[in-house]
Amino acid sequence: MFKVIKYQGRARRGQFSCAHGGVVQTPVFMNVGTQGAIKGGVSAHDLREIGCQIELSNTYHLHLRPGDQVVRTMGGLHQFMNWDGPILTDSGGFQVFSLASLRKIKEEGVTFASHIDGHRIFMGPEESMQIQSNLGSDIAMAFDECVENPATHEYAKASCERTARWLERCVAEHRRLNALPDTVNPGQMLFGINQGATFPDLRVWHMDEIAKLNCDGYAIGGLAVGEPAEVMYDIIDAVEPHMPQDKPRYLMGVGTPSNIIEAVSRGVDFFDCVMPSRNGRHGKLFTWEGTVNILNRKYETDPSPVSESCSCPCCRSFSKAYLRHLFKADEVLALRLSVLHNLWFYNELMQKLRDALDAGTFDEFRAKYSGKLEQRV
RNA sequence: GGGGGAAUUCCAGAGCGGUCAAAUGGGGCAGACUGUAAAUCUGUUGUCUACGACUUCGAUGGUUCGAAUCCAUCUUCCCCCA
Repeated sequence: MFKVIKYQGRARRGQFSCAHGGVVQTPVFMNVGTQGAIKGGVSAHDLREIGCQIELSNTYHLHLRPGDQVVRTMGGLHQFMNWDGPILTDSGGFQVFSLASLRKIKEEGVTFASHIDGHRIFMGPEESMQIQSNLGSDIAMAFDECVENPATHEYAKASCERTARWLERCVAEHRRLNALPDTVNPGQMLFGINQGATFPDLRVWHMDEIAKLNCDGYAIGGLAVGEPAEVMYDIIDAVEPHMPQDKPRYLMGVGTPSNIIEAVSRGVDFFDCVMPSRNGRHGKLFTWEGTVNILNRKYETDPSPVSESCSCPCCRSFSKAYLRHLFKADEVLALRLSVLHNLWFYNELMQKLRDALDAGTFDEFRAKYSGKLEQRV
């Protein structure tokens, strides 16, 4: 269930709820735990503390390890990782892109050589739906092909036409699985994914096609794969008018704080990105004052927290000098604290966006922060 | 006391007459990261008035057109025998 509470321009303040329980306030950032854990030593317990509303995991990775049947046996992903909030599972479509050298695409689906041991695995729309059903996530993503950038119009057209056909198969299989008496999460929703590379005509055609299938939500995929941010914004501008108003919109894999602010201004409700966790592990920390590279020598004896204006578990207790030392000394605590900090920041960013939308001050918020949060302190 | 070995750029450690400002690690410094094959990857790391020049390979003195590389002496460390 999704409803828009308020519009400011095209920006939307909404509420989303799923059968499993829990209301998600949008715009929202989904914290990425690909393998059922946030990389860097962050557990579901920590997610609650840092204000995460919804978690994202991955079909391909959990299918390989520990295996979706194992997760099903353990009661589904919620119980397995002890997270009772909403979970969205990505379909494996991104791995068609990221593991390009290890896969082969056909009409039926994609054959991967496992990145772990090389064994062949086949994943098509039906398999992806089955795996996500076993995982018992609240939102399943359609199996798509995330096309690399740059792509030719010819390839992008053939690919998004196939992705459209795949969606029909996803919808049918998803409906069948949800109706089974022993299905893990009978209320599981399905989001369709728009593709079409950087070609507005393909994007619009594809969006119109998949909108007919009446999915529970729609995502824009295949962006932030190397194209300039302006191109990404142009694509959102082109596609957004063709997305159902009463369904959540999810911009997959995006992005920087400014990307998110800009996408919210264009009517996007859901986001996810590896950036806060990955950059955190690499010592790059987001703050309201700009980004901090904690590895820099200038912080060697800096007694202040990463950000004076942050109340995260790291900033509450530790100095920049200490965090830098932990990194230099290869202590895992460095990763954990940094990831907690960055995720805290992202969740707080979304909270402030929602507050601004509630207060009708989104434009001011955007003017104040867009394009500025990535600058170095 | 006798015999043997070694000293290389921040560290470890290659090099054994020219193609050596000197491999490779590590450390240092900086950068990248957008539905996670990422606790990863990339650049850089003698000095300068910098597409060239200058000073380096324990010290000093030699041999040679040319030495981190060969010789002599010295210094320091390590090993073995007494």
